[in-house]
Amino acid sequence: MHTIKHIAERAGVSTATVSYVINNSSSVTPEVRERVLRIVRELRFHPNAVARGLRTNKTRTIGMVVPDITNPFFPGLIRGAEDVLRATGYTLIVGNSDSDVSKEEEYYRTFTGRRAEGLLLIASVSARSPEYLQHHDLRATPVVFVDRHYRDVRADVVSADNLGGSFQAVGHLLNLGHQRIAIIAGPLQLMNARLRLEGYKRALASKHIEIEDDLIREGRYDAQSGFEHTIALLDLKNRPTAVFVSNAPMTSGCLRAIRERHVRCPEELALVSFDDPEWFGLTHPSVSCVAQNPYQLGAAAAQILAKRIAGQLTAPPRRRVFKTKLVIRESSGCNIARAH
Amino acid sequence: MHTIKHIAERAGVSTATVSYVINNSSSVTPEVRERVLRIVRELRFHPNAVARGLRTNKTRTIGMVVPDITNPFFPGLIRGAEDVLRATGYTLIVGNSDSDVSKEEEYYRTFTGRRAEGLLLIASVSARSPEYLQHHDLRATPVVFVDRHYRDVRADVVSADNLGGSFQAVGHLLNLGHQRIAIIAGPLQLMNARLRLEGYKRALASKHIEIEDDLIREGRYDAQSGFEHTIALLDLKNRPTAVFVSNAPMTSGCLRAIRERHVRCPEELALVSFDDPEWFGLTHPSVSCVAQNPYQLGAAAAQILAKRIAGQLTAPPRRRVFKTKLVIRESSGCNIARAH
DNA sequence: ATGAAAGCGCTAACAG
DNA sequence: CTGTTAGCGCTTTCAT
Repeated sequence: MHTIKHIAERAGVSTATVSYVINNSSSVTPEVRERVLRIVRELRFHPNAVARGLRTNKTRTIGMVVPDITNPFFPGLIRGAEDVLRATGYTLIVGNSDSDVSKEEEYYRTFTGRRAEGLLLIASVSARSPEYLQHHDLRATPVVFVDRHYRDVRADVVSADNLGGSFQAVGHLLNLGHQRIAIIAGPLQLMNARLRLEGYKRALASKHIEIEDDLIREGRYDAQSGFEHTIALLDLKNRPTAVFVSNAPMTSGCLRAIRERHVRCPEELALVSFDDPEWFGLTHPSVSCVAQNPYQLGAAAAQILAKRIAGQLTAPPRRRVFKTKLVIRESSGCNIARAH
Repeated sequence: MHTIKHIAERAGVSTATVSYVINNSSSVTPEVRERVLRIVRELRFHPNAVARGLRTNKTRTIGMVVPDITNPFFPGLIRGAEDVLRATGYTLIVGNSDSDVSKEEEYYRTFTGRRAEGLLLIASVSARSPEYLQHHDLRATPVVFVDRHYRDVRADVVSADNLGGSFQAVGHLLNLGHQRIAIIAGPLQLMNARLRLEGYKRALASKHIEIEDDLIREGRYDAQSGFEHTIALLDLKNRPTAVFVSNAPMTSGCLRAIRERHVRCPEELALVSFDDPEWFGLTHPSVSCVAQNPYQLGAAAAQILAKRIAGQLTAPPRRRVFKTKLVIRESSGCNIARAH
């Protein structure tokens, strides 16, 4: 592997000059410049980013912690962030926390140890930020939370309108005449799960419908818990006529339960989900849902982070909330969808 | 941000001693050791991995280029690789190439510039390796190909049995009595797409069925091309009675076409797919397929790469092929599945 | 057992 | 316009 020194020797100039040329950081005579560049090409020289990072204290690296890349919501987020960061010259490093704070911290250490210039975080727990973050210097290394945040950290937040979205979803079921509507919520220590539950409650309250504890189930945002809670709901003496499921993996479990129990959907149990993976249009019945745009969220978060790092954004951190969209398909039993 | 120097001053020792302590690289008196560690904790010192990387020439970084993290096959691969690499102390950096060689090269440059110690590559084009790889020093920075490889690069390859898998899939359709079986293949410059096509051809040949060019369609591995080619097949005067679709996104497009055209599946058109995303069990009809285990592939590739880097594996590179599994559901129209 | 010092590859004053 | 030089934070010989 060649160094700037080899190039300098072959070109008969100093290492400084080579540096000037490859960085365009100082004017250099055209002839010298050409000579240097020729050698650079001949030797296929590519500057050592590690040395550069040490010297300039700019690693052009962003760290991102997501719960689990295997859940199709997150790749969209990552892609959005990656695409804007790449265009800005940054490299994105991603780690999976499995929503486990200790893994989250582990990746935090890895990223800060590598002197990432900024962090994109999807929080694991909501109650309060973990110890490690309380010692984090937000001005030295800006943080933008995506999708889920810690309320006590004064950092930018980008998310979909979780509360409004679930209000929309449950409102849709209410408009169709349902009175006994259940919710399979996410883990309630997660901010977005709480907000989705709150939207559910407010929608019911808006129609003066009493909240029944039996109809509120706390899942783990995975398929298995979606399956189990659906079974539990179907086993209730006084079954709900509709259910709002808080994310896509739980909906996959819910559909499996509906199949296994031979329950007719939407006739016996109507279903609306949060999130809109591609396959929601292909199931039987196809799944009505409230869609958020993960790519957009990731891109927006990256944009804000890049500006914070560049010092182009010095205003106090704020929350940016993106509208959700109600997508009506078959599972909610809406006439409009049936008409198709 | 503190440095080893700060720690040394406060502890009244030299920077060398601090280094010995945090690396356990030389014996240090217990008292001194404790004093240093106390300061390290008090100041929350975390060594600068960039400086360390420059000095030791070990960055503990692996670069991985995948086509598109948004295709659910790849997150599994990444997760498998990440989990084993993390356990080995490596950090994984991932980039999306969109199967575009120039983006692939861009990430290659980024990763080598950052002095990644090894590379996990999912090749974009098969015919011949791109220019940049031909100048790559495989001994300096080992490469393991996953899923798709370049035939002219002497590196390890980990993949599912693409040929055998599609032979299995098409064989299943043949056993069900189908004679006119179409294939929606992937881009034929990709190694795995070719192998899957080859498996199709051999399966037909094994039953002495003639290959019809009309029934071989080359898609782009995305939903849209799966949709278009299905429509084209349905528009044939002499329709196939079954189709083998080479990956999951194209199958999603295929199902959409089947719905829109109100074709009964499997009665009018039986379907078997390659890959097995979770939602294949939830569609109508549920999708029969040949499953590969992406997590396993990623983990195996990472294992091999780690050994190559550590110098524990010096045997000539070899191909490791993992068995696929036929998963019979409704779309193939098999009696066994119907019986459920 | 510990410290002095060199140096990884690069950038950035500063001088000329 | 170009070269000299210091030094980013760390590891690692080599002394002591």
